[in-house]
Amino acid sequence: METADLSSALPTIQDVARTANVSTATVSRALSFPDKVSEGTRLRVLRAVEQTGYAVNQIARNLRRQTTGAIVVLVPNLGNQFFSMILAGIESAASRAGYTVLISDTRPPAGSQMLLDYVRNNRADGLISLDGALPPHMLTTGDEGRRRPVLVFACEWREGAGGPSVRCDNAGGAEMAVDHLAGLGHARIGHVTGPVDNVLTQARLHGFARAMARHGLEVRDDWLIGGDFLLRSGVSAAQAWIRLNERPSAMLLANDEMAFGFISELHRHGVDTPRDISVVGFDDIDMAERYIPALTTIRQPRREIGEAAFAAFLDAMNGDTADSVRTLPAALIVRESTRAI
Amino acid sequence: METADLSSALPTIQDVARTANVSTATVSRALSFPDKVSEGTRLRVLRAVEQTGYAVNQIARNLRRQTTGAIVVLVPNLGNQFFSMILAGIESAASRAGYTVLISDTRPPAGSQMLLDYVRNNRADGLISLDGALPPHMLTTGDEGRRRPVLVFACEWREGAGGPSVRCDNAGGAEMAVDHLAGLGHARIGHVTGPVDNVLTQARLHGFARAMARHGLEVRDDWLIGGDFLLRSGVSAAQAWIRLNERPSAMLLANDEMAFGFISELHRHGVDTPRDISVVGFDDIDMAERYIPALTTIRQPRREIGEAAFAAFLDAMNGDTADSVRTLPAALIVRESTRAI
DNA sequence: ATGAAAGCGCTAACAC
DNA sequence: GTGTTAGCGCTTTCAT
Repeated sequence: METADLSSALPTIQDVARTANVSTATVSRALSFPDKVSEGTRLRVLRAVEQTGYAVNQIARNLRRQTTGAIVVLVPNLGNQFFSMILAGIESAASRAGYTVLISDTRPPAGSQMLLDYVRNNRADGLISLDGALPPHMLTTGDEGRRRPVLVFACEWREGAGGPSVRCDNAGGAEMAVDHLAGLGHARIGHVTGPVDNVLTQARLHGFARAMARHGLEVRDDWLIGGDFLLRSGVSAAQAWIRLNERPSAMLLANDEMAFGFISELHRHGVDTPRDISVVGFDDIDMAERYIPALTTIRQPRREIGEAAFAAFLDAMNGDTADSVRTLPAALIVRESTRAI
Repeated sequence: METADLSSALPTIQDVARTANVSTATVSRALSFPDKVSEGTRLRVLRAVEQTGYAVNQIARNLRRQTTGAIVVLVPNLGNQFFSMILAGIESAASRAGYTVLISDTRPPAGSQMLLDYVRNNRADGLISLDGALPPHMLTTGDEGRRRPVLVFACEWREGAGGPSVRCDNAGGAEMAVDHLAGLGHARIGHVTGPVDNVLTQARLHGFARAMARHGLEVRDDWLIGGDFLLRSGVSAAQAWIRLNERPSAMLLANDEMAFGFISELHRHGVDTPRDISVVGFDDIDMAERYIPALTTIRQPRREIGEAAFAAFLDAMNGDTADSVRTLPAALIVRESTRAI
């Protein structure tokens, strides 16, 4: 009964082997491939594992197997609730497949660098990026024959980067928003965009412009206000809106967070939504339903995007080289922040 | 120039050694302890590293060093923006110290299990839990002589668990809220709590009761409404409030999210905040300033909590066994959701 | 200042 | 079905 293990060292496979009176190889097999070992041996090993309190040292296993069972997810902004829902989807699919999900915020100071090293060092098998603006060196073919890690883009992507990618129909979503507004009788419609270099900005702007054209409405430059997806840029956009000589009667904001900042700042200046202006957001984060007024918005199938992203990751791991782009449908959710003119 | 590496294998320290015409030991030293190696050798090694595109294989290094430079953070709910700010604090302190931060949501389905295994398997040096309700087996002295991993609690904690811990003054914060409300002339004050088994619930309730007593006000059982920190439980609380025969004129909600749900649902029933009721939240997440009405709340020093938590982790790693409890001050932020009766 | 060599804990051929 | 053995890539004595 005395295992003479009074040290603080963890038990190793050796300890188990000794206790069970078998070789380390057998212990390894008993744990990884139970059927490749006789009933009796298996039981003896399992008991020895109990006794010693053994747990596989994954580091050693990974060093040997050259695989990790871990996946890194790069998130542009953990503070945005939208992303946490995507994560939930990824995590549920990943845990079903026995994968561990490592999450990292790509904003400074940590930036993505350390987690990228994780992948480079084989501490993770690949990554899913929710950030389309990855440092370019991640996307090179790999210096000098190095294997390129599995990289899946979700939500955002990188133009021309190839590889698997999952997203919602951003242009289509923006079109729905405009259709809704136009249907309500709005003819003067503006748009607060995301950062200029963001792919979502371009996709949503494109859908916006296309729908406007379809309705014979003019896209005015001064009604296109630059934002950055953060609350405070919605505030700035409201200030810009107020300074306008001719004002749009309806605005599409490129995400919900900005919409909240926008509505809030207008409110402080006595401009009421939806009485004085109709506002549409994008994402449908939880708060959208509970803002005052409740926000009309474009819903992204967040959970599905997450799950599809992980599925794409698995495919890629299994050598499916296909540069598959999955586009999931967006949906218009009508609430109180929009009304007929 | 031709390194004959057309395979997909990553360059190893061997490749660098060969290229630089030194031993692997020297490469290792040149990289880890530059001054233990001659100028010329160092340069040669560095050049070889460039040429080969070598990066240390952390797995192998960890196996050898028996340490990882990674830390796991357990988050009860990534969807709550409050936690992402704590994370920002942890990450900035951690990256300064060369640590990688691994984040995991403790909610099902992934649960905390897989990441806990991370620690058990020496894939991470320890963990910071923002969740006080950890599975008990994490807190045992460790089966059979196994070393107990470093565990720091931040925000939440576990009663009687010992170990380092960082939090804000929850009771004091709740007291401030009551003082504010009482100062505004409110005598009928209710409280929407967190989950019954949560330590924050108890701490804040305690502060609430203490301040009420100080002001000679009655804590009525039917004015204590149970919540769970989620938006929708604020909605339920509002419905409960509406059903009350005698209603409080002011409510303290145990966090901001619930406050939003509460105000929103009251609004739908024609009850205006702050005209008909004053509401105070807790946390001061970004949205608090931009809700309509802007939310009076108790601010937690989120970034400091995160940074202090990592500092406590480092201390513990260095053997400072002290069961230190750091309590950071909370602050009342007065906005529009409260007003004199 | 540098090299040789012994592992860290595990797994996968390959024998038997 | 089980054991032997040779590493995975790195660091670190111990020599020189």
